[in-house]
Amino acid sequence: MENKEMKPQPKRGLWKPEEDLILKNYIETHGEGNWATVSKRSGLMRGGKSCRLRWKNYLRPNIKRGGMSKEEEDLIIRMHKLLGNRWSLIAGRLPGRTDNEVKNYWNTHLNKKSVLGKRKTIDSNNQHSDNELDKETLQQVQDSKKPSQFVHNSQPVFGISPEKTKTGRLDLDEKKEMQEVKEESSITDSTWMERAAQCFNYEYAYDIVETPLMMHPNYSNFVFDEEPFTSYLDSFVLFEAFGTDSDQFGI
DNA sequence: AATACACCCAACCGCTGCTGG
DNA sequence: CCCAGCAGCGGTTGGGTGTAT
Repeated sequence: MENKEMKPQPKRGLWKPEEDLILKNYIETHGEGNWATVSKRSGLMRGGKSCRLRWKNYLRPNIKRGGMSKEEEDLIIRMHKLLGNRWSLIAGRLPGRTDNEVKNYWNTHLNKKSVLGKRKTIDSNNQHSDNELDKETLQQVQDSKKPSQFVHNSQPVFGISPEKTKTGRLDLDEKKEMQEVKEESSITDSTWMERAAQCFNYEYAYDIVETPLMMHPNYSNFVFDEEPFTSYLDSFVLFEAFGTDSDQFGI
């Protein structure tokens, strides 16, 4: 029953404004680092971890608060398709947003949409009253949760809702984004290829790379309906980044 | 107005990886 | 190498708040 060490238990629970002020002042004076020391020297009776979290997620300068914009939401969805639950990585691409915030946002606003109508509605017969959250987003989220094999009636590596599926290749902005994120992550090339295609709603993983793949029999049903072959050149940078190992395409 | 239920999000927990002795 | 201490990460929890009945 009794505590042998009788160590003072660190304070827990919600932070009070005065505690925030103490921590903020301390960090601004002494800088970050060694959070165990911070908690002791600042006089806060909090654990080092708690101090670090409070600073990182709430007090740090340039923290953006308030609802996510449509652009941010889109980016989160795309990045989640690409990276999975790598919240810190995703947050790294959203200036002013923290991993915790992105994770919470995903779990509440985005992930939950895949389970239709959890919250009670005014009219249970009217599915639309739940929320005018766009069905497009819902579809994206649902798609992202499905394993790759959920599309069995066609060849694509990842299934995307047919009406949204694109063929052809990533545009320059898409390629730039993909490259940047790839550099930050340690995802294997093959996984990357598949997710990259899914991320931008391309029907085939190989859409984002080079021409030799098109010769593979598995992909013989591929049709360019949007872009001519000359666009291969646009893909060159991305292709180079991934290397040329055919293994990576699961062939 | 009271109650129950659902939602949101800050904070905590436990694990992993890194670093220095 | 091994170990301890720390930072960082993702998963989970629980209390406050909003909404429906």
